[in-house]
Amino acid sequence: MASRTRKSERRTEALTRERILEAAVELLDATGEGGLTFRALTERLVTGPGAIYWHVANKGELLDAATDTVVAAALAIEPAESADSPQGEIRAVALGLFDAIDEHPWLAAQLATQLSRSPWGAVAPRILESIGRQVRALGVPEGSQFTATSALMHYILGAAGQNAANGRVLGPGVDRSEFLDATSRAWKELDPDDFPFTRAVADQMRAHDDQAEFLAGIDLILAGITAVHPPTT
Amino acid sequence: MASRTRKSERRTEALTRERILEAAVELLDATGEGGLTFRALTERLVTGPGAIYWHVANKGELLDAATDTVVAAALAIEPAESADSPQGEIRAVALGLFDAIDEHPWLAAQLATQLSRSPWGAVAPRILESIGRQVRALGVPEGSQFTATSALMHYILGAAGQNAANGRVLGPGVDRSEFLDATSRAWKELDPDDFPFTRAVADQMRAHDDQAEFLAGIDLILAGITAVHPPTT
DNA sequence: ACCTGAACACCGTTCAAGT
DNA sequence: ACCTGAACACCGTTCAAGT
Repeated sequence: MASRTRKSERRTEALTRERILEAAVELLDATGEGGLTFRALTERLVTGPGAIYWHVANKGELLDAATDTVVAAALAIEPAESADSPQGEIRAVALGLFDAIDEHPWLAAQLATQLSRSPWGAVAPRILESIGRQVRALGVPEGSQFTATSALMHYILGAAGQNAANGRVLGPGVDRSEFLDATSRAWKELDPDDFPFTRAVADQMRAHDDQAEFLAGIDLILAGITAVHPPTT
Repeated sequence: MASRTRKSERRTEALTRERILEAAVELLDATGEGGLTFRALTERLVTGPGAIYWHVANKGELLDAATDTVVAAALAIEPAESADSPQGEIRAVALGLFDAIDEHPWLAAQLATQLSRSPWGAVAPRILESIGRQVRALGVPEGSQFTATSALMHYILGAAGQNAANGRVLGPGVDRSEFLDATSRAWKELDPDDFPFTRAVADQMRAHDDQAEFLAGIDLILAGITAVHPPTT
């Protein structure tokens, strides 16, 4: 009982909103959407639920804040390969979000929920801003900048959301090509009358590379923007 | 007690998976995501939870099936203005999904959740098929059909998801222009250094029309497809 | 001002028992 | 084969009480 002076490591270094958010993100990353509970959170933070409610209004706010934090971090990353063209910058922003959703798969569903709850809340302006600056640099006339930027943002959110799953479906046992194979086979067994197209592209889907496909979509939209708003060289 | 022959209207007409799905969709439409509980469902169907579990594996399957039903119905609608061009058909398909999400706002988040759980489950092939046929008709070379179709699908899911909120945020008291006004004002008060673009487009966002904006995005992607894969006239 | 922790209402799911 | 309904484990949230 003499060596009690040290106590057992650090315990409380005061509970802050930041520490709570940090723990929430860790919990979400480790255990998925269902893993974030107030019980798990109190255990990890060594407190009671009341303490958390002192810093955070409710679970919804907690999720929103966690989402915002992660998105902000993803957009803050300066692309290593400093793309010099606006197109390159847009690709970099898109890939940043793509990777963030890949690292934090819960982001996909959470972004959708949040955007559909408060469409222009905190997250949307962040993404809009990152892309919009480049759209402007592309020479898109002022009156069309919002439309072009929104289109890119919506594509990114839709595509990244679905692609996030690829990293998640593949549990410990399943590997990627095995999964794609199975899906491809399933598509080929669809009703020929109802699903001729899907059957026909089953092989393309099997061979596809998530990130390359994602960027090809970005490039398609960029090509559309350039076609509709040709740069006044 | 003599007039008991009639009984009190219909009571049980046997519980089927279809009746359960129907009730689930009604409940979701009426009370939102949080409103679908097994208690509410048993009350509406006048049974116990066990009866529902006999027809449905669990709540997740119930939600997936409800989503699939609604999406299938939305895609089955033949556009009244029978668009003759592939572009017109694609716009019609897109608008069908847009409207479905508008009518069933819970669809947005549910689609995202479902797609991020099983990316190529039941819903994705349906959408892929509807759009893909038209992409093919557009003359896109075979090797690029999957990419072009996916891009359209992802944009639609992303955009419709966010736009769904507009119909939902507006409760009884709030009207649309009031809401856009408030958002627009909020954007103009963002930090000028961090959000120059968002501040600049605040007025465009305020004046924008959801459906027109949505279709403008579709057209942008269609323009991109045409630019990258010019029709071999 | 910040934290504790028992208590409450509610949820998804199970399962022995009925028909 | 299909349904009943009590029971279980778990969840978000509250709040009187402490410091």
